[in-house]
Amino acid sequence: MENPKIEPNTGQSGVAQYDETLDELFGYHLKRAVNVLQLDLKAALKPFDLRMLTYTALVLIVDNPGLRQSQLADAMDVERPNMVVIIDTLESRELISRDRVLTDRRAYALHATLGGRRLCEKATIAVKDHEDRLLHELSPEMRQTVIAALKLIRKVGGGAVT
Amino acid sequence: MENPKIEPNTGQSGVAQYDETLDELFGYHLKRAVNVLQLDLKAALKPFDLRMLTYTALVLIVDNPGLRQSQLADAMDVERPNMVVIIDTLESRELISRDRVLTDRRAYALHATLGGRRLCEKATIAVKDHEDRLLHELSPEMRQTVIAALKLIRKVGGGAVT
DNA sequence: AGAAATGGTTATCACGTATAACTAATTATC
DNA sequence: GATAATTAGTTATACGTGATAACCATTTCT
Repeated sequence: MENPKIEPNTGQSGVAQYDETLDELFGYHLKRAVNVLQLDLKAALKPFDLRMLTYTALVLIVDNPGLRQSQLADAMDVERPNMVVIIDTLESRELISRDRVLTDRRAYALHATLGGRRLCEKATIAVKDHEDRLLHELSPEMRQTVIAALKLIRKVGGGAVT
Repeated sequence: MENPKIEPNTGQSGVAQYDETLDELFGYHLKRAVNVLQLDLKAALKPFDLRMLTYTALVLIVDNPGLRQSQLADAMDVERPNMVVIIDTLESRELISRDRVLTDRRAYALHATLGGRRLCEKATIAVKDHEDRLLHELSPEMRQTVIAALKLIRKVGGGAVT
C-alpha cells in the first residue's frame, strides 16, 4: 500500500482525488461544499464591503426593526461579546442605528438606516445571483430535498427549525 | 413593521424563528447545518484529543502512506505553512512519522505509526456513530441526493470532484 | 555553473468563536 | 423600600482556522 492514492498535484484545485474513509463521511462533503459556497458568497459581498456576519446581521435588522443586540446574537448563534463588534462596524458605517429603548434603558433597539436598507437590498440581489450561478445545475426538486435534509439535521442536532 | 418577527428568546436554541430573506438563501441553510454537524464532530473527536484538521490529516496519512506534506496540504485545501503545525502535533503525539525521502532530501514522506492507525480507526468509528445519530432521520435516498448535490456544487465552484 | 522552482519552515496577521469579568439598569425577594 | 439576583451591553483575552511574505535547503532547468 505504498504510493499515495492522492495524485501529485493537478494544479487544478487542492481537492483530494479520492479517499475512501473521508468519502463515506457526510460531514466531509458538507464541509467542502460549504467552503465553495462561502468563497462565492465572500466574493459576492466584497463590492459592498460586507462579510458574512455583517451581511447576516444587516439582513436581520432590516427585516426585524427594533431588534435588540442580544436577540440578534441569539438569532445568529453568535456570542453577545462578538455581536458588539459586528454592530459597531455596521453602526460606524451608518447602516444601522442603536436607539435607546425607553422602557429598558440597558437595551438598544436596532434599526437600519435608509442607506442600510438600500445596501442590504443590493447585496441580497448580488448574493442571490451568485447562488443561482453556483446552483444552476441543481434541479428545483434537488434543492428542495437538500434544504429539507439540512433542516432535519438542524432539528436532530438540537436547533429549532422554524 | 415594528415589532421584530424574531421571538424574544425561547431559551431553546438561538436559531432565528423565521427570516424571509435568509430563508431563501441556500447557503444560509447549508451553513447552519454545517455548524450543527461540526459541533457534533467536535464532540465525537474530543475523547481522542483530535480536532477536525488533525483528524482529517491523520485519516489521509493512514490511507495514503508516504504522502508528502505539500500533497496533504493540497488535498486538504490548507496552506502549507498551516500544514506544518498540524503535522507537528500529530508527530509529537507519535501518531505519524516524518521520514526523509531518499530521492528528494527536501521532502518528508508521512507515515502513520501503529498507534496512529489504531487511533484513527477508533476515531472513525466514533465519528460515524455520531453521524448516524445525527442523520438517522434522513432516508438513504435523501442522503444520496444531498451528497450528489454537494458534489455538483463543488464542481461548479471550481473544485475537482473525484 | 547559475537561475529558477520546489518542499518545508518561521513569523505574522485577519477573522470567527468562546469565556470571564465588569457597568449600568432592571426585576425579585424579603 | 432596601438588598440580592438577573439582564443588556461592553471590555479584554485566548484559541482555532486561514492567508501571506520571507527564508533555507535542495532539486531542476538552461
